[in-house]
Amino acid sequence: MGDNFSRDAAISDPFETMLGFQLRRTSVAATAALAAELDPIGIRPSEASLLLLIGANPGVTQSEIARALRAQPANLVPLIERLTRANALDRAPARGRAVALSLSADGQALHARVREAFERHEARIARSLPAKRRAEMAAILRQICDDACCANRDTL
Amino acid sequence: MGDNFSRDAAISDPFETMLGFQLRRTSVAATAALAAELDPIGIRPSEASLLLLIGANPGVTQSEIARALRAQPANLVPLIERLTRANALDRAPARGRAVALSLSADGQALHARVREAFERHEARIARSLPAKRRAEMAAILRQICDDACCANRDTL
DNA sequence: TATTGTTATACTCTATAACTATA
DNA sequence: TATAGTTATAGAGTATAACAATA
Repeated sequence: MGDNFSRDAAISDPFETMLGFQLRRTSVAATAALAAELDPIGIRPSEASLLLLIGANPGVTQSEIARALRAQPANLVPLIERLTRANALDRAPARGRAVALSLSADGQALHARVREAFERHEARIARSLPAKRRAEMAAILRQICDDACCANRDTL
Repeated sequence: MGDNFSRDAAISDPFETMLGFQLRRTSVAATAALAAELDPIGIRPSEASLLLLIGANPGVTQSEIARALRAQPANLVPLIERLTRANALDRAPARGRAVALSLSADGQALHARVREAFERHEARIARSLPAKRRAEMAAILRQICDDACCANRDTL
């Protein structure tokens, strides 16, 4: 550092104004930060999201979760298995083959810790954003997501 | 559809205002849409980004690329190998072990098609965003990314 | 027969450690 | 010895097809 030649800061960045690229890069960095925040709790981002969703919707079933998270049902299986093995979930029979999921006592304790981790994480993400802008930003992201999802549906 | 009961739209969404979650979900959807856009060209998003960067910076080296894209140098190897196998790249010796990469004639043709695909993709992403807001949005995302990256560095 | 859950599998992207090659 | 590149490998997340179980 300190010399004024042979820096590669001179590289031109074709992605500077590309929303798609910035979106992906930012999402990767944010997910890594969340994973680091959750690491001491022994839970991964995908499992933590599942836990938050079940905590907010006691009695929810796997197919409802899949629709809410826009995840493939098949991919929920190992996540639920891990949470079950941590004694975080209660299962109750529901209609058909469905199982109503809710948090056990252990699960609620875990849920509280996960919520705190998410709050710290959100605070760090949002710190460069005026408080008034945050809801607006989230709404824009949802809109972009829906647009992109429609595009993906057209592909099928 | 059409009945007014037993919908699961009643599920409460704890992620509605969480920027981190919306960021990730949107990024996943956008990346899938980009992949679909690039599919007819026979190139994947990561390879396409590499191609755009080399096109914008003829003579760039792998380590410069890695810093610019915030990628691990090791992960560039298979991408460059695929582009090389498609005759898209010219290699010229540079200082030390470094190799200066630039686009071959085939690479420039591919580059043109990839740019068009990215433009269509960006247009779709940005269509729900007033034109004036786009640069601002990209800047906010870069800022959030830098904040999150700092957090990740603290972890090490 | 439609819905729910599950198994198996593959693909993309990212991360790390350990190695080689070059100045 | 520092920098550039490479190999091998592991992990997280996502996607699909095919299957079993239940009403």
